[in-house]
Amino acid sequence: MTQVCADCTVRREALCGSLDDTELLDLHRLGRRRILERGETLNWAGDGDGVCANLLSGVLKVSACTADGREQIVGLCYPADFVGSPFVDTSHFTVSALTEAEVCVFPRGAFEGLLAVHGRMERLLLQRTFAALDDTRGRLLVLSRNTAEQKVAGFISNMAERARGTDCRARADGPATFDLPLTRGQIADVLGLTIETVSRQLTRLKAAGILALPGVRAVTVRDAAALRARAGMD
Amino acid sequence: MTQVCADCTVRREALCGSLDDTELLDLHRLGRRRILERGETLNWAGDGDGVCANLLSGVLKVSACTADGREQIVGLCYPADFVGSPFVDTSHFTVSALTEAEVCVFPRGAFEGLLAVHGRMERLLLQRTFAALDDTRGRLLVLSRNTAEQKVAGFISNMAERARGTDCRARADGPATFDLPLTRGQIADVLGLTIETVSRQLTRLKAAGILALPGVRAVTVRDAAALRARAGMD
DNA sequence: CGGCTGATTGAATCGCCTCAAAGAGCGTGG
DNA sequence: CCACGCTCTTTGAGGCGATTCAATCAGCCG
Repeated sequence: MTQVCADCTVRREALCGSLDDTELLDLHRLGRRRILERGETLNWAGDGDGVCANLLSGVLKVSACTADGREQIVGLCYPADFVGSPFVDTSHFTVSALTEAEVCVFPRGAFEGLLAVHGRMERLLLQRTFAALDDTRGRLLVLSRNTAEQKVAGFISNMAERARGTDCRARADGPATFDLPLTRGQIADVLGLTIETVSRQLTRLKAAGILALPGVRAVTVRDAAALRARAGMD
Repeated sequence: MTQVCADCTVRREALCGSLDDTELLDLHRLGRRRILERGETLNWAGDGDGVCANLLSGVLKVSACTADGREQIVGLCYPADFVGSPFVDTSHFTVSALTEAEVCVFPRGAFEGLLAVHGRMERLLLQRTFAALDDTRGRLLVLSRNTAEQKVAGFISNMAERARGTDCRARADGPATFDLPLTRGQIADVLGLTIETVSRQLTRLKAAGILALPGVRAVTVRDAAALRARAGMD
């Protein structure tokens, strides 16, 4: 009994954290673990009923496309995040893996049924959905009003902040090095820019001594305060 | 008993529609009707605990500001919509009235308590929040990837569609005239453009014979299909 | 009638995109 | 081991679209 989901790395932080061991059985019966390769898609826009899932490891993107095929990433998902749109008949967004990822997948209908039974989980999902809405609204402001420099500086600043939480080798305010889980092109798709503009802005931040780029994926923040200032975060 | 909220014009469509008459008493005890003047603010960004409300009539905007004071409208609210962010400690957005409006206001804490008791209402709110998230994500795509012409054409198209629902004098596909509840400047704030650009695009659509602008607030859609085409909606 | 707010139109600038070429990193296969 | 092809990145040159700045115009109210 207590073995159920015992090996789950995000049990505490995920939605399931609201369930006790007996309740967890319900969920466990419905869920299936699944590994996603880098680039693999979990859910296509336009699909009849999308899946619901908890992200165990890796990073996912939620994206939409214009009629002429350009992409916009409208959300990123990190471990313990909930993924999917319950109650939405045909999903408008595509969910795919930016890195290799592991998810715990539930059929949408069954998951909805579970929500009705487990009030605490529904409550937690409601809170998270409001948080996601707030986050997306904030991103709306950034995308429409910020310059390319502000967007890139803000993005790196956020990613550094997130990396500090995950990775404890960088403590306090000292220079922190971390690997971006996104390519330049994917960063461009998040920020509503082009690859070239992202690259140019990173080069500028490096030239200003604010960043170092030791590898193609690695970033070192040498001056977090200056970075935040360039992001217009003050 | 059955008199409670009997005069509410949006009783059916709003969140309260999920409650029966006895349950409604709980809500009714907590709620207060309030009239908002055009331009008046219901809730400031940064406020300790924001209010929750149902919109009875009029149009509200949800907006954010950059550090240097430029505004971005991140959402619009129409009658029967729910307004506010339960579970969010300090609200990040300002809610104000674009037109004269009437709202049914609840203290945040009390409203949260009510959600816990009335599961159907919580469920309905969850569904609406997911819908709002989807909508906001869609807007993210538009703001970051569409041209000024696509944005303006799409906006007018959407507003015309909404007006057709409210106002039945325009039937079928014939030319439909309606009043915009927003000034040019407010449209610019929704679309992430400037007043001048919005004005120029409207002039272009008028010159192309797609729109007529009989008054400063009034719009007539002469060719809905062409409008949709310019919005990149095909 | 002036004073106000909001809308329109024009001219010039600037930021980002587009197009293009070259360089870096990396796995594969000879 | 090196050559090759592939993807991703960097850098440059030029163009276009939206902004900025500025002036005029329309509607409304005191």
